[in-house]
Amino acid sequence: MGIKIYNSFSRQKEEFTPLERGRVKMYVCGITAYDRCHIGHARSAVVFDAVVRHLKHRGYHVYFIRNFTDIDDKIINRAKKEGIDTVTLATREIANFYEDMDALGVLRADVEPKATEHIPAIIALIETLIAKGNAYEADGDVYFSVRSFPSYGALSRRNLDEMRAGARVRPGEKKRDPLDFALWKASKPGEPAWESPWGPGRPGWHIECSAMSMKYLGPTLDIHGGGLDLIFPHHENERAQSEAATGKTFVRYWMHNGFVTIKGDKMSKSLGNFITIQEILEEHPPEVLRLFLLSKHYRSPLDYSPEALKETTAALDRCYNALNEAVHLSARTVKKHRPLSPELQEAVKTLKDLPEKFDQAMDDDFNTAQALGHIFDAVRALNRLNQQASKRPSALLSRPMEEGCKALINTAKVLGILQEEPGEYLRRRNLQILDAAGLKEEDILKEIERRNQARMKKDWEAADRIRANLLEKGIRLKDSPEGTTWSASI
RNA sequence: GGCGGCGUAGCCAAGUGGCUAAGGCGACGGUCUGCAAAACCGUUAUUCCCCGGUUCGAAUCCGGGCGCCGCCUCCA
Repeated sequence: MGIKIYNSFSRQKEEFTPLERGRVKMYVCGITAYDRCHIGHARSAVVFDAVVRHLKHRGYHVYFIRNFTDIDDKIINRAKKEGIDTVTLATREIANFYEDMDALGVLRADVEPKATEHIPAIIALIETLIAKGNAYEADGDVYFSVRSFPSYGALSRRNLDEMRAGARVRPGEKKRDPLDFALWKASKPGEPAWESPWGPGRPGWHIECSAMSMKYLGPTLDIHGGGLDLIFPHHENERAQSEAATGKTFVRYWMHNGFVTIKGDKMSKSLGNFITIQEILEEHPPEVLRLFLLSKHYRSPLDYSPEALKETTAALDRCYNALNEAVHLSARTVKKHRPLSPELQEAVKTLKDLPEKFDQAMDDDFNTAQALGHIFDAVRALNRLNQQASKRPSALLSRPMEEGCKALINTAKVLGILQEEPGEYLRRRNLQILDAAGLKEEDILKEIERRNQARMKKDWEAADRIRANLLEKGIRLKDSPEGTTWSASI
């Protein structure tokens, strides 16, 4: 069985077959560079990153484009407010975007085009649309004529007549039909402008994506992705422009990710209820955010709360603890060759079966939630081996443990988690929490030393008091034959 | 008003006609431990918002309610 993708256009899961065998042409709408990215942007980026990773893992050569909108009204307004020019603003926010995305481990796209660097291609596309009678010029603006494209509304399931009933031409607009949208906007004095056959102006929002995607991928893309809120008007308009210009199918599989909500409401700039990626990463390892974003199916809404992130942290810690234990235990030299019990053989099998089960889940419309279920099953299996290795060591355990770790890490790579060295991850995470709580490691180590001296004297009361005091600060102690270790929890 | 989505355990969340309704967090009991922690084992939904219907069989399909959310203006 191959990969199935839910196509927003048909509203069905479809068998995925790219236009060219083994090659996937993919385009995802990137950000408008005017402000820091919030978790909603992170979701879109991480979800499609997982899609790209899985397609590659399944052997496809993926040619992936993700654009930057670096000129539009929001950028102009924000730049004006800050007293800087639009180029400075967009450049700064693109740098911020990379800072966030690199931290999250989101792979770079093959091409990351900017609208302002593709003005000639945009102008050429608009000229084609005018020549074909799908667009018209009015006083330096150019509009796309919605009624010239019969299947307008097909993607977002909108009825033109019903929409027309509520629509109005706003003062200052020179549209023939209220639903027509701008391909080119004449610039007002002082605004950034490019020369065009219709006078100085700038591209409309939607046309850039059509021009850039077709420039790099040709008239027909396999996959076009973006947030659910882009279906209308952005993707509807992209589709109309592109297909009107080429007469060919623009996109074969439309994919849209659901929103991040907060207390049930959509997280958005306009509502002001957003949390930036930067804010999250100050307090959490990047993989925690990734795991959180992939813990629910990509098309469903995902509700953010600090508690939810805390749960995710606990879950990821569990994985890293298992790996860390396994790494240490499997490195020990053991002479005894105890045979593995049926239960342990079952655990070995669970680890062995992980890659296949994981891939099956991912093949089914990138069901990351189900795929994670298999990861956690494998983690439990690994812990079983760990437990045996620590209590009743056997030389026969080392290999299954090493291979189990490898399977787990390789499999999780598609989701971009479990990619850090386990010991390092745990140590860094603990120190991050410690730092946030204003504590110092050396103080904790001193307390541990003091407690161990009490323990040597079997003064359990004193020892337990020290441990309880630390626990109040979120520091948990763990005694083992190798000594006492600490971990911090939020 | 038009279009669309969702409602599964204390919380989060897979599953969309037929094996024991995945998994995570939490809680409780057990093993281990000086006691803990971590880990493992077990318990935590005889039932999937409610009411009808189709079917040999429904959480899953259909009809009707109730509740929540989104898009229809910029938004990932």
